[in-house]
Amino acid sequence: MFDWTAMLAQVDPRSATPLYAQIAARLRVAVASAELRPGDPLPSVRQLATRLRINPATVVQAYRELETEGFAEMRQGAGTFVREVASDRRSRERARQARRLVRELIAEAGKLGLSTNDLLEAIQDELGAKTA
Amino acid sequence: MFDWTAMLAQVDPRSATPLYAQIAARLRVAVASAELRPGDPLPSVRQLATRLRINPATVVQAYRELETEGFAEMRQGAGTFVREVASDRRSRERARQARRLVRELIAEAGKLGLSTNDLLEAIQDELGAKTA
DNA sequence: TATAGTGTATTATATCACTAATACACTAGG
DNA sequence: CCTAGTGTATTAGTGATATAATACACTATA
Repeated sequence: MFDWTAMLAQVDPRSATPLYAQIAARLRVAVASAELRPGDPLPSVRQLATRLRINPATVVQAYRELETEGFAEMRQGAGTFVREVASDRRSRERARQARRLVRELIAEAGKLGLSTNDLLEAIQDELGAKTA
Repeated sequence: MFDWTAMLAQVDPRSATPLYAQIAARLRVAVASAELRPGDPLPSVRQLATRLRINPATVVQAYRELETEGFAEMRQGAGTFVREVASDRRSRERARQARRLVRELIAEAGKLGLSTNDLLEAIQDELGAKTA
């Protein structure tokens, strides 16, 4: 199950991150962590929009992003549903994708002139990792 | 000293982050890491705009942001100069920027459905940090 | 003191992301 | 079949960003 009520408190219109991105991010994680299972219906575009007091089109944008990424499927006239994810292929690519992101992090830090140590300390703060 | 030539290659108009923000971020860290020292002149608004092939107003916006934050001082008729910044604040600024990058990393990882552990392993590979 | 080089200010235009509003098209269930 | 409830599509408003064109005010220095 998924606690839709809790989501209401989490989505913040004043945040710098777009509403649609906040919604998509939350649901993406919900799918990844099996809070939402394949075949589960997402709330209708209008339902969620009404609950969040935002525009339906914004919810559509969130759902469309999830569909593009393969997390959900929008069926006209029926609704939007959680999709079965090809977990085999995804898990095989995880390490590779993670390394790519970390390399980008290092590149960005380099552009800004941040030292490796600056990064490691930030990682420790944000990810709670003990670094040596 | 500061390698202004290298900065030309780093500022990217196609990036999602605004040009003025890219410029300000780079110079902010340059001050924070003492690449640029108090009293050092920044390039004139027109000079930097010409070199970066962008509009002078965009450079002004970057400089003004730096001035608001206390990293630089704009003197009409004279130029823009690096301001004296306390060392503890410089280190705090580096930490702040590093945390910002790490948060972006985490957000991107979330989009891809990567776990914290996936990230930590990649960090260990790429940065040689021992993670627990 | 001339003047070239600074920052300052204003107005206008264009583009893009985000959100909104409002019709339209389809599907499922009675 | 019908209709309430879906997603779809189009158009528009808003704000941030960037560019552009000018004019102005100040400073350093030859």
